[in-house]
Amino acid sequence: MTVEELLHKYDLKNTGCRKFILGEMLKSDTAQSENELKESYPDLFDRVTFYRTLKTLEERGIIHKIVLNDNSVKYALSRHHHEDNHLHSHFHCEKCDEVLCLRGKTQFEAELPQGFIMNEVFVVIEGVCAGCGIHS
Amino acid sequence: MTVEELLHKYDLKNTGCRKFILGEMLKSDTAQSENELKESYPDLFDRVTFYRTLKTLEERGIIHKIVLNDNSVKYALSRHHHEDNHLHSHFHCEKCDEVLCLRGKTQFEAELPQGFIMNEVFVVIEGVCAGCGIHS
DNA sequence: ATATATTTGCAACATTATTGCATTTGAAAT
DNA sequence: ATTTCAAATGCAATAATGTTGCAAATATAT
Repeated sequence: MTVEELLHKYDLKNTGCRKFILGEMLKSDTAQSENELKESYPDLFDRVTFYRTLKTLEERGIIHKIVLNDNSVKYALSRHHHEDNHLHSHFHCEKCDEVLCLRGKTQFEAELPQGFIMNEVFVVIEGVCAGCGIHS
Repeated sequence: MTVEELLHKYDLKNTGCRKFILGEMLKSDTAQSENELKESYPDLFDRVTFYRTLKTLEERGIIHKIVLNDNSVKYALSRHHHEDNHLHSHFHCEKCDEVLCLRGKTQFEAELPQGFIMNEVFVVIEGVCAGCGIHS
């Protein structure tokens, strides 16, 4: 699916910043931070526009935000509209800083206190990825 | 154990900011943000001192940091020096914003790609706590 | 009581994120 | 093609959060 089709499907206008962000995300199979997304064209769009666009895309569920334990934030396409399991798992490599989505590959169970309701679960696994493990 | 004993045990000087932060944490059974900790005495210590103190206490393992999905940060005492299982689970109430430590009450399994090494797992469950569920 | 490494406060700065408002633009209707 | 208008963008200002360097104050070992 092209970026234009994707935006049309979600009833969003086909604007420059949206096309750029989604284009960059489609090119990568890992999650990217604001600065990583901007790398090739740092000043193509105003920072405010970038924030607002990320927020819009997130609200529509086209992308999702991953907050890591060091407070840094990355974004990735949500490629899973069918299986809506409320469990969001990501792997964060401590060496190269890459973040990988792990959906479908993790299982989680919790015994909550009486009366507590669980809506969503966010999991971040910190570790070392295969590439960094070899080269160390 | 008193705050003074705790600090001595960890080979840290018995200073004002440390005593204050640990004192506030001992009073509460939920995790607290910088602003929540400071609530009763907002200007008792400089902000920089507060940050540095939190960092020191965290490095020594006396407290731990919880980063929520909205980028906010809370801190809580690490009351679990014996069971060192690398799984850090917390519940975050969407209504009252309280954060509860859930250690020992959660189970997690992940099937990582070949060659990946898992070091630590951070879990944040978003939901509604018992108190907020009743009063809604 | 003294010595000294550590802690603290202050000033400055960096990064990340938000708000209001005027201008521009996508795309629907004519 | 042109018009229209809500939506998107850029700019300026501001807020919140976190860091660094350095001088002054202080905890504690001697």
